Amino acid sequence: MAEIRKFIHDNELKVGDVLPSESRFATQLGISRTVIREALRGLAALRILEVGNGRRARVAGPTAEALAAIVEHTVYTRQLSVAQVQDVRRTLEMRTVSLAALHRNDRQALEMLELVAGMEDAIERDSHRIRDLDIRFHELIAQASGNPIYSVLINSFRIITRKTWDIGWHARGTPEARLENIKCHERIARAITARDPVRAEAAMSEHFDSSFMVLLKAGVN
Amino acid sequence: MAEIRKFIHDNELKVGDVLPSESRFATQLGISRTVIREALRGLAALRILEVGNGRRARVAGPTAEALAAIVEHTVYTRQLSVAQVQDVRRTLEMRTVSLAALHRNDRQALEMLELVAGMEDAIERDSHRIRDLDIRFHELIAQASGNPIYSVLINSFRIITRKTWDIGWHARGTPEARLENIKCHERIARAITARDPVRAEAAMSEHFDSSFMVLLKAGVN
DNA sequence: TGGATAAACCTATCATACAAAAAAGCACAG
DNA sequence: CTGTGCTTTTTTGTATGATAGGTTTATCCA
Repeated sequence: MAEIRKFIHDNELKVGDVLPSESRFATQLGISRTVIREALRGLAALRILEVGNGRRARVAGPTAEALAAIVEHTVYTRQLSVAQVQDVRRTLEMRTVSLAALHRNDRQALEMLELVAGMEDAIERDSHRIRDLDIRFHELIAQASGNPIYSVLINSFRIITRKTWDIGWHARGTPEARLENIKCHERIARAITARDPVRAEAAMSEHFDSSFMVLLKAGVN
Repeated sequence: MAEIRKFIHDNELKVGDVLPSESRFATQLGISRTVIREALRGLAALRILEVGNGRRARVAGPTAEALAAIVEHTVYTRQLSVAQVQDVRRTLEMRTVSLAALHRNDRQALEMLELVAGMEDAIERDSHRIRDLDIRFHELIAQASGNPIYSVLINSFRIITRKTWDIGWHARGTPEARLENIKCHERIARAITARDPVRAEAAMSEHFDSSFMVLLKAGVN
């Protein structure tokens, strides 16, 4: 694995660039195809490479899935609580919302407001659609921060906490509670649009506090 | 890989527990040993499993190395700056130092103060020793936070920024600048010992500001 | 020139074999 | 009964060869 990573760096391969075939690599390094394959598999598990039947291995762009697997395993082995996972998410998103307010472009601000409008539109009708819009909303904030590391980290945590989203939504039993949740998203979007990091952080803080209280009442540990 | 992870969860395996042998897994799932091996390799790359010649695969505890590889690849492919990596580190450590001030136990507080004393002792003599103590210092803060996710995240970032540590240290040319850096650590340690999260955050903020300025002057992009 | 077809290439999986390391079993002395 | 050292067994690591199935490239013809 180290040899392959060295090869990528030495040849300055970019995302999408192809690597030599397994056979060529094997003969070049003087080892069997078996060993190369397992190394490629390892790098593919880390999403550093992308492999597929018939096609040569390619350099992959960063994705959240590998990270999610690691964090999920950490949560599993250490028996961590939802609150501990949410704490990390909160820490990361409090920063990204602030950065987003400073670095957002007009297209991103527009999409945030559209997403909120879409959520209001789908209220009491399609919880799955709201969930997708919610996920996209937070992902967009991370993107707007301008630091891709946050995107990867936050998306990985979102994969883990996906299960608790439904609990949170259904625990907000009344239409008023659900609308209030969406209004909270709107405040975040407006603060980012207004390039006001302080207000954005305050709204995001409120959002996480609310979610935490809801999950607590729902008995999620 | 999904099947193996399912096996771990279904049988509630803990860290250190052994999995069935490759052959048994293969016959049980009706596939060849090759496929099982590559799946095990993938999970080993994520540090979810630990494999070794002659010994059966074991469930591994969370380590930072796999995460570091992912983040390093993200930095490489997106050509991110040191400032962007430091921003994430700062975000995480500002939270852990606050949590550490609230959750630390006496042994941890004592070790922090001892580490600072050790750094003062080694000043102008052994930069490698100071680096090790520095790394241990930040690791200890993450541990004292009580949330293992922070430990894993922060350690992985430390692996990546290890190269810039030496630059930062040597850029602090005068003994005064170096002592001031150590004194900053001392302020952090004392604030944590005093269970004062606000002061701890302030000291940590100062620490990161100082490091950022030093790296900036040293021309690190 | 464009598109269909064939060839070459490559990965996915399987089976088998053997080396190397670890684990388990076992005999034996104390 | 216990611990120690040796032997056997188990298990993983690596290599090789083969086949199926997918992708890319080359070729040919209208």
